[in-house]
Amino acid sequence: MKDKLLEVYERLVDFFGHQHWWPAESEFEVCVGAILTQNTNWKNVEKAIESLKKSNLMDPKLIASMDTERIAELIKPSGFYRQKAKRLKNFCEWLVDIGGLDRLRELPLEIARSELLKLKGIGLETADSILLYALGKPIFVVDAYTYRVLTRHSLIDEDADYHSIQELFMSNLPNDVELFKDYHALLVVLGKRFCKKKPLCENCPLKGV
DNA sequence: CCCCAGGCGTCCA
DNA sequence: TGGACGCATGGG
Repeated sequence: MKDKLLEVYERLVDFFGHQHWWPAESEFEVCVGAILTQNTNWKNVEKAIESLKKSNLMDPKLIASMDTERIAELIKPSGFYRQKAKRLKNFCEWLVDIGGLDRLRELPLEIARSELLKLKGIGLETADSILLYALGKPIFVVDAYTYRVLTRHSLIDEDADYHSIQELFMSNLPNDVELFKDYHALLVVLGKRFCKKKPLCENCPLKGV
């Protein structure tokens, strides 16, 4: 399995190149994007992030002090905007409360993760995205693309859950933050291009693994 | 018109 | 514990 996962990675890098994720101007912006992109097209998330930036509100203290209605208006393009406004505000209040991302970064990975997971609206993928892409912690992010790509290529069972997929990567790959970042990003990029429809695509870079 | 998108919480058996 | 459902916009 080690060899197979490394071969997949190699093929993806050869085909797409390194991805240099997450696309954001700051660590906090990564967190905002992670919450806003829940079951949502990234293009819509970009619009919401732009509207926050345009109002100079890409700041946890400011968002923590805003009315959820005001937040909701600004992030509307990202969809589910009423619940996301609450989730975002709640996250920011908590973040300000603990003293910011630098305090969170100082915690041991498992502690930081379980604290994030206590927040309403922060689930497994969102927590791991924040840990990996905002804080640079070595944890592998699993998402719908990961599942789709791996099942389509028979690398995991249909009923594999989040933890088992995460363990598959983390126990078979070197514990390398840059590798984890790039690998997950590449799976997303691949999923967007090639694993949409049922039958295995021709000219998919993973064909035959 | 349809379907889908870088999930999550709640409810119910 | 696991499956259905609501949440909502914008693009194809």
